[in-house]
Amino acid sequence: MNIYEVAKKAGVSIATVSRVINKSSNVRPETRERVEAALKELNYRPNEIARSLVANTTHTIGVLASDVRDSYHANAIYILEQEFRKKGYHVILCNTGGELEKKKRYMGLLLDKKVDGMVLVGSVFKERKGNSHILDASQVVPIVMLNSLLEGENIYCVACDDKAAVSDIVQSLVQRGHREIAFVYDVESFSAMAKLEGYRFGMQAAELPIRPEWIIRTESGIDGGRNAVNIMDAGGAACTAVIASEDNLAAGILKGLKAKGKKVPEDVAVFGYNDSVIARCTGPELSTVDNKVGELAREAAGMLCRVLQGEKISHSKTITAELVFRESCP
Amino acid sequence: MNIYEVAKKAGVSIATVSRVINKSSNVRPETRERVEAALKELNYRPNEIARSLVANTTHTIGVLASDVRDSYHANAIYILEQEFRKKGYHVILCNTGGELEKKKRYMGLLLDKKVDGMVLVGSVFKERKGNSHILDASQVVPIVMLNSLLEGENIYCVACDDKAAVSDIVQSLVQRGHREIAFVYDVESFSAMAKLEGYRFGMQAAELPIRPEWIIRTESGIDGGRNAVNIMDAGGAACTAVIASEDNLAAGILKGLKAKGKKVPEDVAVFGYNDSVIARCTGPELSTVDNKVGELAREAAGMLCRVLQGEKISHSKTITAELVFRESCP
DNA sequence: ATAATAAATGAAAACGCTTACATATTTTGG
DNA sequence: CCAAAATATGTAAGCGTTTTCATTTATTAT
Repeated sequence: MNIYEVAKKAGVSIATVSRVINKSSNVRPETRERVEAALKELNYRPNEIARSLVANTTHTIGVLASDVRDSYHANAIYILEQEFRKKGYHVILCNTGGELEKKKRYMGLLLDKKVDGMVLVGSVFKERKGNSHILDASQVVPIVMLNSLLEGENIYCVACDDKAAVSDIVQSLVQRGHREIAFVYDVESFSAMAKLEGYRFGMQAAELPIRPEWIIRTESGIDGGRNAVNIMDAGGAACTAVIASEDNLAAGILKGLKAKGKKVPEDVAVFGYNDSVIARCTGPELSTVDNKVGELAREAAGMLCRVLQGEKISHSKTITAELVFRESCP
Repeated sequence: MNIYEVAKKAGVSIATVSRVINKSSNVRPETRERVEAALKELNYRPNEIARSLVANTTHTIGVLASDVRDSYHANAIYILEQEFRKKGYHVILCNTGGELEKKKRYMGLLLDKKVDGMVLVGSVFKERKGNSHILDASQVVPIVMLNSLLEGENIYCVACDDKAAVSDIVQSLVQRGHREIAFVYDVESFSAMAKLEGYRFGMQAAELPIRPEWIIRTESGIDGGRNAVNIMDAGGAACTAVIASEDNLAAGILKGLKAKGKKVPEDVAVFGYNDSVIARCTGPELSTVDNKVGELAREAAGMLCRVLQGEKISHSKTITAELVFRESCP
């Protein structure tokens, strides 16, 4: 079933069929009807691959994320897919597992497949000079970075101000009388590093000392959080508040503290990050940061679509996060 | 940059270049080297769209899920993407939001884009005769159903035995002395209905009466769970154990019971489903069902790949779930 | 009615590749 | 050393569209 069969049935040339399909002008109403009848009768649908070949555009966007299972990424991807779909784009999903090599390979494959653009969800690692593949790819298609920053002619960034958010958390904690505040993170992502900066900035702004034992790197997930408590304890780093770079971590910290007989928030206040569903599941419920991932994703998709339509737009946009106070730090 | 330029640079015809690229035989080593040098020098990469057009295969799989944000779906999609990727397939993600119309439209678009196959993650609604679009699509490409069942020549199903799992939960609860057991679910998905059947079956097997007030349909998510507790209370349906069709719901039920001053598991035992990360975040931690979504997804991807390679395989595969006992029903 | 103009249609090239078939070259056996 | 067989290479068609350009048909003005 191709355009030739439709043309034959309608008694016209394939050019005319194509014109009808693409609602191009200069087709006699009578002819149009005949073609449309044939179209319907044969239940014809154009082959998008062939169209892509000639149009040199696939209406497909590559989305790279390190792991969909993470609720932050899942939220981002959901909205991205939804928004792109609305504008007629398909989404090819790539889970990079945070591995640079995989990411490079995937980006190459996506270019081979002629995606019209890419969205990278929080993937740049700060201070590492491993971003040449992104710059290379941006020579071919526009790229939007979601929650990480990279300068480039054809690169657009939309990020949440994580630094400010964590700095605000510190300030709130100080207002509540806390002076010994720890910061726990897992991977050294761009955004985790921004949060760490925010922690440092906030502590300095409050003229509080920062003890190295208060800055703890641990594994990801609940177990990582639980472990962080052990590390703190072993390091003798007493503190009255803990900020985690992620809700999962915070949930683990809650467990860890409970195991040590510490009460939250009475003995230790805990702050998470992401405002994921987890934050409302824990007991006590987690105070956390709504980092507006939906808004970010919507903005990212919008930016890419606008760029693809030839619009000139600003290269970066920052969104302000919002602190959400719940039981773990009321 | 296309195959002609490579051919010119290497001083051969495009056919020879194509043969080198595709590692086809009958190329003189000397020629091959010359072509490979040109390939490298020009940094040539074949246009996959053009290849797809002639080969009539895109190495792309469409994956439809109602909502990636749901951890069950996220897990499924993660593994699906990973497994397909290993075999050289890309994944186009479609979030249907559980809407039939959307699903139909997406399936059409995927066929237009010439995907090689599709995976539908838990989407068939039982008893509703709205599955003709799936049967239609299966005339064109093989379809794998993840956690729902549908018969068809070119349709393959891999599902977890949800009925047995819930029936097992009931049995475990009965062994622990429970006789008044409620079942809470949200959407009327295929799998939720299987669970409900399992509940009924388990109760009957234990020769316990089933009161209609014990079967509660509520909204999705934590709030739905909390609300279910109110509904039960209002209905005067006292019970000593609650089985939820989903961990989120169970988490809400925990909250609801706490609000009513009931202790878990002392006053009421609670069982979730999915063994999502949530189940380990709540306090008390949730007893739940590990329904092996990873295994399911791996199997689904494997089946589809085998079918695409022309293998004849069995049309359905069932995996047995495993009960996970934690604090909410020790 | 006819020339000039506008509108409708079709033929063919192009997109970038693979592949069947034809042709040229090398290798082998007698 | 030559014919036959095997191997290497090239030519051209084809995948299913869109689109340019030429041609045909309809419309308008004179």
